[in-house]
Amino acid sequence: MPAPILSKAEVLDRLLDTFREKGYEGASLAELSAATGLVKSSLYHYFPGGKEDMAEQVMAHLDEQLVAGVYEPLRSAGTPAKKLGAMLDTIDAFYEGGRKACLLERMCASVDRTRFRRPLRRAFTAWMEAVETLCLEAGLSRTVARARAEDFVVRVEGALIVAAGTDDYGVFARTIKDLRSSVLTPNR
Amino acid sequence: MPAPILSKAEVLDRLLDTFREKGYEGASLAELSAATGLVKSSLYHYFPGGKEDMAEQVMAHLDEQLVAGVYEPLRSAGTPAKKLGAMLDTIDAFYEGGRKACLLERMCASVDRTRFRRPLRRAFTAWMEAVETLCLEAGLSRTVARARAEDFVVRVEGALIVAAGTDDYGVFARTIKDLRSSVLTPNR
DNA sequence: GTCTATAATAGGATAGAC
DNA sequence: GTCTATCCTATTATAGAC
Repeated sequence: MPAPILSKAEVLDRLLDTFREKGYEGASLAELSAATGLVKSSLYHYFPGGKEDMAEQVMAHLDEQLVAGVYEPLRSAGTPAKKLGAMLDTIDAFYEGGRKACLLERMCASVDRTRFRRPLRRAFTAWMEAVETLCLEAGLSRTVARARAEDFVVRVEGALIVAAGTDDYGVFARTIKDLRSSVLTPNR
Repeated sequence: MPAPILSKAEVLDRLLDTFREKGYEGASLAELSAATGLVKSSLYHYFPGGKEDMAEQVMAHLDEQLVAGVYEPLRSAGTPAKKLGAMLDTIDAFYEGGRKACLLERMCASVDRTRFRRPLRRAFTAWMEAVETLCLEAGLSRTVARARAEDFVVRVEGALIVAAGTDDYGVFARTIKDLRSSVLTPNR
């Protein structure tokens, strides 16, 4: 039997990129096939459940990456300010300064969003909880920390939309910059 | 020749609703047909350019509604605070407290977004300009007014995404409430 | 202006060879 | 694990009657 062309993780990376660029409905099997270099039936070997299966596994894959690359680092040593800065750098890089869309947003916008409800909810709440924990660590009250975390995710997501809609990626940069200085501030 | 079943405006209203619920690729002609009560070929009578034509006309239709229902009222008499309140009420109603998506966001997420680039950019900037004008009227500096307007749209769009993703429409309510009190504040 | 009927294509999915 | 070949259905779109 032929050797694998790409590792499963690499396949998931490429699918992730295609889904967040084209959206769930917009990404056809032909495009997903082209993105991975695997023909359709090879994709069905990795993903017996078809496109839906791909989307679910891609979301789980993203979740793993976020845990390792974002949430875990936030729990490590370091001042809250430093960790916030690092997180924003990671976010900025992941979205390429606002040029790349958010997979979660694209999945929310899917016709089958009810099918992805659980992983979506999980991903958003995990993100907000991570920011909330950071705010608590910085000495903010639970109420304020929760509000800041929610606003944090709201603004990142909103900035991605407005940046894409206006073709002005400065919106994203300005939002990140503002978050950098405002999220942990005792009173704003 | 048979009388029209629906006026063009009513047809556009129904298409708008379908597009913002299902997204551009997610809305099939069959669904658009069901939503309007017109069979496919009747839709082609109104929209010779097919689905793409529908999307373009729907965006223009929304633009007209926004001008008449949102931007014009902002130019009328009344204190900036009152007009901001009225605008937020309109927004809250239009999005049904965060339960309905934004057409612009759905179009940004479309594969053919480059094709809708111009109307999208126009819609977002018109919205931001309206808020900016209101901020100026309230005595804010041009720089601050611009930043507030941008942040306003960013947060509304972001709140819609997070609300849909977490199935928690409180996010939208909280965002609107916060905007109500913060947008025109001299310093925050 | 609305309809029925149909064409043409693209989409998702499967069977089975190697 | 990857491929070629194929199937079926949904989708967009058109022709032409009334």
